[in-house]
Amino acid sequence: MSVTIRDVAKRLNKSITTVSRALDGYPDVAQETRQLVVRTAQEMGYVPNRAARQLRRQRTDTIGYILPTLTPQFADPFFSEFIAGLGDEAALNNFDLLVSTAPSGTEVEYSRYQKWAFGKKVSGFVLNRMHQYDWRVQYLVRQGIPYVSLESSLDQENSAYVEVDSVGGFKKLISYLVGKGHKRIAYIGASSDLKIQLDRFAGYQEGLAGACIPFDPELIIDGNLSRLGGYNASQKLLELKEVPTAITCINDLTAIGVLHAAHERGFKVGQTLAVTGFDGIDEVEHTLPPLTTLKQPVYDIARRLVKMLVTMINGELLNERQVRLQPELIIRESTG
Amino acid sequence: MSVTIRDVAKRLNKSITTVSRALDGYPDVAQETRQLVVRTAQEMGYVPNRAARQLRRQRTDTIGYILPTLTPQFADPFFSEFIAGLGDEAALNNFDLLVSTAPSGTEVEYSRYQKWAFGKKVSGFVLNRMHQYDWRVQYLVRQGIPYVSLESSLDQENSAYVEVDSVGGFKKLISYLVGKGHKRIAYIGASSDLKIQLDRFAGYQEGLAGACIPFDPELIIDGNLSRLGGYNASQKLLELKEVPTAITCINDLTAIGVLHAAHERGFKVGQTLAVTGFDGIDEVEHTLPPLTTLKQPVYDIARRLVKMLVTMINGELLNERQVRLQPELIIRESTG
DNA sequence: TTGTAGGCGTTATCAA
DNA sequence: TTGATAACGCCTACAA
Repeated sequence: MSVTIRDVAKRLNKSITTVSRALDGYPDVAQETRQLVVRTAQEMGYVPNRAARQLRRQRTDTIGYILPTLTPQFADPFFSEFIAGLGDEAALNNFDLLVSTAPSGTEVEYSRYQKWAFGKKVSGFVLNRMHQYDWRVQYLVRQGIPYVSLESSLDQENSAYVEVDSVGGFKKLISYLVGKGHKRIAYIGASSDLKIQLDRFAGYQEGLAGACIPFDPELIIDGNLSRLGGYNASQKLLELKEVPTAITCINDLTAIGVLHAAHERGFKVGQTLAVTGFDGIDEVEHTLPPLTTLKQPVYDIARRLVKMLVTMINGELLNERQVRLQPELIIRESTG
Repeated sequence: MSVTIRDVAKRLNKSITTVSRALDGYPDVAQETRQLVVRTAQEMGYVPNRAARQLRRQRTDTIGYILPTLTPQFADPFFSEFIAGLGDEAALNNFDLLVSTAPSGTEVEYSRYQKWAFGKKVSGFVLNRMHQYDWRVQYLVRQGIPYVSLESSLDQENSAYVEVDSVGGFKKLISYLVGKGHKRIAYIGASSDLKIQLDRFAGYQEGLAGACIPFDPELIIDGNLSRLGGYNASQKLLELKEVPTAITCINDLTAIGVLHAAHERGFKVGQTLAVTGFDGIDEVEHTLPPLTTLKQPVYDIARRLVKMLVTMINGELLNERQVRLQPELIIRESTG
C-alpha cells in the first residue's frame, strides 16, 4: 500500500485537513506548519492519489487525443511528432495525455469519444484531421466539453483552433511552379470532405486561376494521403497522353509515393518532372531527390493547441482563439 | 452534470446496488431486471465514472508508455505505428493508455515514471528502446510495478518481453550480402548501451566471422538512429580510401540518410553500393531505390505487449513470458 | 433476488 | 490557524 494523506497526518499529529491545505498552498496555514508538512510528505514519499482527487474535485486534468487512423497499421511521422508535442506540453501543465486510436468516421470512433467524455475521464479533447462538417465538433459542443483543433471545421463559429494557411501556401507554391514555366500541373488530393483537401485544393485552383491556366479535371486524382495512394495515383497521371510537367500533392507521404512511381517509369524528377509535398516531415529532406514542400511546425502547433486547451479547461480567457500560421515554402531539388 | 448510477437507480426505483450488479454482469440478478437496467442505462447515456471506480476498486486499468525521445522534434514512423498498436489493444481490453515523452536517461524521465507509479495513475508500463542495463527495469522491479518491454535488458532474469531476433536476422543479412560477393561491409550503429545496438552489431560481427571476413573497425560508425545521423556517418565511409561495397544500418531511418548521401556523391545504390536497413517501416518501400531491410511487425508486437501486460496486471498467469520473433528479410533493389 | 451501509483518498464547508 | 465532517460515485460484504 502506498502512503496516503492520512498517514502523513498521523505521523505529524495533525488533521488531514491541515496537511491537505499545507500541500496545496492555501494561505491559511502557519508558515512553520507548512514547511513541516511539506518536508514530511516528501520524506514519506507521499503522492496524492489521482483518482481520489479527481473524484472530489470533479475534474481530471487529463486531455484526450484520439488518433484518426485510416488503416490499423499506419505509420505516419506526422503523428509521432504531433503526439510528442502534445505530451510535452501536457506534462508541462501537469496534465495527463490519454491516447487512443479509431478509424475516422466510424462507430468505434464515436464510442471512444463518448466513453471518455461521459466517463469524465478527460477534461477536453484535441482534434485534428478535421472534416468540413465534423460530428466530433457538434458532439462536443452539445456536451459542453472543451476542445481545440488543428484546422477548423464549419460547425461552430467560435471554435478555438490553430490553422495553417493552406490556401495561401498552395497558391504560393503554384506561382512558384508557374514561374518555372510549368503549365500542366496535376494535383493529388484526398477525400473531399477533409478540411485540408478543401483548402489545399482551393489553393491549387486559385493558383491556377491567378496564372490564367485553365483547370483540367483530368489532372486531379485522389491519393488517400498515403504513400501507396500517391504511388497508384501518379501511375495514372503518368500514363496520360499529355503527361503533366508537375505533380503537386496534398501531403508529403503522397509525394513520396509519386517519387517512387516516377522513378520506376524513368522520369527524372527535378528535370522532366516536378513533384511537391506538404507538411515538411523530416523524411522528405532525404528523399531522392529531396522534396520541395510546404512545412508546418507540427511540434509547436501541438504544444500550442495544448496550451490553448488547458487555458480553456481552467476557465481562463483565451485571448487568441483562432491562430493562423503561414507554412514555409521549402524549395528543394524535386522542382529543379 | 452527467448521469450517475444513482440517477439510473432512481429512474427505475431500484437500488444502486442492483443497477451496479446488473451492469457488471453479476449472476445474482433477475434476467428481467438486468435487461431493463441495461436498456435504461443505455438510454440515459450512463457511463461509469472512472475516477470513482478506480478509487473504489483500487486499480486504474491504465497503462503508461513514456516515449523515449532523442530530440524534442522527432518524427519516427516506428513510434506512430507502435502507439497505434498499444492504443488499439488497450481499448480492446478496456484499458486506457497514458502517453508522455521524456529524453532518454534524464532526470525528467525518472520523475515521469515516478509520478505515474506513485500516484497510482497507471497499473503498469510498456517500455522500449531498452538499454543493456536499464534503470527503469530496476526501478519498477523494486516498486513491484508490472511492466513489459520490447527488447530485453540484463537487469532482471524473468522479465516479460517481446524480442525480435536481431542477432540471427543480421547474420542472415550478412550471409545474403556475402553471397552477392560483398567483402567490405560497413555498419552504422548507435550508442553501445542500447540493446538493439548490442544485438545487431553482434549479428554483424558473427555474420562476418561466419564468412571468414576480417573485422575492420574503420567500417563501424555511430549514426544516432536518425536520418541525419546516417547521412553524416555515411559521408565518412564514402570518403575512405577503400570504400565499402555495402553499408548495413541499425535501422531504416539511418539507411534513408545513407541513400541520400550516396546519391549526392554519385553512387548508384543497388549497383556500385548496397544499402540495408532494419525495421521495415512503410516508408522504405518507396525510397529510391526501395530498401532491403529486416522487417519487424511493430503493430503486432505492440498489441502483444499490451496483452501480456494486461494479463499480468489482472494477476493471471502468463504462459509465455519471453516471446521471440524472427524478423523477415525483405530484399529490394537497394542490394541489387 | 434485492437493498442497506460503509468506505476507497481527497477536498471543501463550516465551526471552533 | 486548525479540525471534524460531509461529500464525490462507485463497489461489495452482509443482511433481508
